Amino acid sequence: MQDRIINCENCIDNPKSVFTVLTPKEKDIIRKSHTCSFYKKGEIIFKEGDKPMGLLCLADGKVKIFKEGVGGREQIVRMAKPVGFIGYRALFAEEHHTATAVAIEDSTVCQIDRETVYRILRESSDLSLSIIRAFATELGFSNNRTVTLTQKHIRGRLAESLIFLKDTYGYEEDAQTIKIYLSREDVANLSNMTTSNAIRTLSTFAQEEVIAIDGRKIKILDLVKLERISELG
Amino acid sequence: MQDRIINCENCIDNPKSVFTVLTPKEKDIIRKSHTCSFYKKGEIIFKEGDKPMGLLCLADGKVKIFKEGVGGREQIVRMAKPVGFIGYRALFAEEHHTATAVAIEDSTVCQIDRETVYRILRESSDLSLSIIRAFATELGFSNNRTVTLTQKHIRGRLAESLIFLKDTYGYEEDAQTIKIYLSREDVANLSNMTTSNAIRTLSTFAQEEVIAIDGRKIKILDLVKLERISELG
DNA sequence: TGTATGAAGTGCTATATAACATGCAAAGGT
DNA sequence: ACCTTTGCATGTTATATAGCACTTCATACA
Repeated sequence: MQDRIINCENCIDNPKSVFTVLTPKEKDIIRKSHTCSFYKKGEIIFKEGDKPMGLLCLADGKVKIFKEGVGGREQIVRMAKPVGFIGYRALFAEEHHTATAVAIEDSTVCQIDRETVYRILRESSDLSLSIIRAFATELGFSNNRTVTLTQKHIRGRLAESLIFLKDTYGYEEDAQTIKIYLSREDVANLSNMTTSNAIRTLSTFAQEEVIAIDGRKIKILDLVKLERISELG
Repeated sequence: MQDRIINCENCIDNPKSVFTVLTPKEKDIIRKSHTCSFYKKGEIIFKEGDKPMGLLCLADGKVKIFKEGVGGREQIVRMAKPVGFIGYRALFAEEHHTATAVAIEDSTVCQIDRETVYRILRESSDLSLSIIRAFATELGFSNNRTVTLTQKHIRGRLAESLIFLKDTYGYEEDAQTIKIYLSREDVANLSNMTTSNAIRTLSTFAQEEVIAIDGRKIKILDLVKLERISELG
């Protein structure tokens, strides 16, 4: 991690950010008390057990958040995109981190210190409500995944993951290629399966012409079919 | 469901309630705009797809919240105890309910209407922060369960569920019997396994003298051993 | 050019667990 | 006291998927 001074207006002024509800005054307070850091692809942003020092906002890049389970097996619980928070769960629960965050691409992360966050939260009920809504949505997602990952069969789980990645990161210019390049291992860790099974099932999907694969590049050829596979379980 | 007029001070004044952070004035507002309902064991409080009409608080009784998965298979995502909220996720996410709530015992539920909830939230940053903290904790729990239910083996999953039930509802006076009486089916739906496997594995635990079973009554004889089974996966 | 390294892909086997069938006991209503 | 229903228990069978061993391929590096 390098502590570059980056002008990270992106987190604060981006219309997608929850900070849009803030007054210019409140935004200024944040602007004064935040630091930015740069992480190269593969670098750890925080680790399970670390104490959260502030609110992290992903200004640019892509980040996976995963938990280590039985025998060190990774389960990806969230994929972050700009502009979005990371590590905020532990901060607000007043716990140490219960998951690890790793940059999948080169990423810029800015941090607003704990005290400033709470100070703004006490002043802005709008921001509080936004965060409550964000948490409620995220919790719904997590509950959904619990059911999906435990009940759907391998094909259903993989199909759902591909749709999830498409929904989260969107398409490249060709309107087919999913705009994220994960290793087969990461795809497996996202879908609760072994790497072998991820490889095998991706190949099957490609044979069935539901998707096309070219290394880490995944094109969705038939979204309707993929959705059907996902729903069937 | 019967619409009795019950004096449901319990939700508001109970020291365990998040409402303790409110001023007497704010508590009065809630007192004036809430209604109480009584549900018999087995009755549905809300269903997947229903629109949340307010904030529900379980004043007395026990409630399971579950999602329907592949082939109508239930997955219990939460067990509520007094005094705690139910159905608040959908309310704050501004979605329809994504899970169903059923009373496991005769239960009293009071409802504070939507507008009042938001009115108080806008005034009380303390309450907002409490709710943010509650959500963050709940999300941590959910993420944890995702990993547990997908990665642990049957014995580990069941052991963890039993410990979870003990932690949530506590013991009877004998300091051994878990203070909730679930059907084998509910135990299975909590632990992501079939009813047969729940029965089988409970019997095995009883043979190993980790627990003792007498119908729906479950005694934890050796908590340390149970925790070890849970950790091993 | 040769070597090393890591990821992608394939086939086989072992196993955990779901699904099914059946029997028994207890609870609850008439 | 009877019948009916519901829950609990157990054994057998079928199947999905994890685990392992191995090959192929691409890229990096000396």
